[in-house]
Amino acid sequence: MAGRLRDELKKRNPFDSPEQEAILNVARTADRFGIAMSRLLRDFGLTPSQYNVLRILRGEGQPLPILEIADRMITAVPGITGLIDRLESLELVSRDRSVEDRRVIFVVITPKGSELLGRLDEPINALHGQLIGHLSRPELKTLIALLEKARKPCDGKLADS
Amino acid sequence: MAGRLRDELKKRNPFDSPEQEAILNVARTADRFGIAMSRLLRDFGLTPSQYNVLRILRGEGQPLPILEIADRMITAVPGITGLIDRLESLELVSRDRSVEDRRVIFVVITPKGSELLGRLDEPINALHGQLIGHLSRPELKTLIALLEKARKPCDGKLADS
DNA sequence: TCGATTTACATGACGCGTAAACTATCGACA
DNA sequence: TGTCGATAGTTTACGCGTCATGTAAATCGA
Repeated sequence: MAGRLRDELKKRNPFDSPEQEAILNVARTADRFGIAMSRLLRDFGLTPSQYNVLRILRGEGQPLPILEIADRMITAVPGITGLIDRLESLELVSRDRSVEDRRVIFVVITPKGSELLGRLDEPINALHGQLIGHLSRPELKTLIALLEKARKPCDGKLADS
Repeated sequence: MAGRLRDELKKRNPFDSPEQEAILNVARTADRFGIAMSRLLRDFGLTPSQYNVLRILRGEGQPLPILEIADRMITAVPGITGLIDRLESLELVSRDRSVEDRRVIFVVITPKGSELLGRLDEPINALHGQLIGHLSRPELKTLIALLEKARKPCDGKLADS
């Protein structure tokens, strides 16, 4: 037990370790970016989660089961219900029960939803540029590679639980 | 697949831009790390926000006004009240109204809170190592530098709004 | 000294993430 | 047929972030 050693090293200065510093930086950066995205989306009456769902549906181009949507987001199963509820009440998506398996409920993006997404593409792209446009292409590539490498153990680990 | 639809989808393949890919990677990585942290903290009866408050209080080493705490977190002003409420009911912090300015409420970490934090240091450090211990020191340094650079415009920008 | 503004928090409502328990449906097996 | 277990979604309950308001105390101008 190296408890005594740690007692002497107890100087918790700026950061305990480079690992901690990196993790806190990831969290902080994600928060900043998230805040900026939220503000933009709010002007269009959407929350980030709602936007996320619409993006997934557009990307797929066809109806998706609700749990499939939940899978592609970070959100757990129960939360997806209310999310789809609100999107449905906004008439941006619609539910459609499967005929083959009546347990399955497909979700489709409506024309209104697609139109809203279309209006968002430009501003979102502009915001992305504004947020990290000051990084060079090589820097972006390095950042992306490091983040993917950092996340690799997690990606595998979440599958089993 | 209608031709019209393909026109619409044409420009949005895997990612619209490296900027978008980087931003999504930051968000995704932060989510993964956050989930891991949440699970660990839950075993100790804490939420990430609560842990954050305790860390801030320990780092400061003396009573802090509530708004000062909110400032150091990402959380907005209104939410901090209930957060402190719960921590207080757990007897991990205590409120202390200022005598000079009776509007100000100081928050202090209790011995029980400090003790809980102390028990968390080891597991948290271990988790950090587990999460990104597979990155080399130079890689960590690069990642930290890139994230700080990426965030720089945001850090300045949040002040004004 | 009086009134208006500002500051420091609290409150209430809503959206969302998460765990736990429930309903409904499907498939398999007796 | 009937039951049993797995699967798809929902409901419920709680913590938390955020906005809009409200309240009490300090401060500033007239």
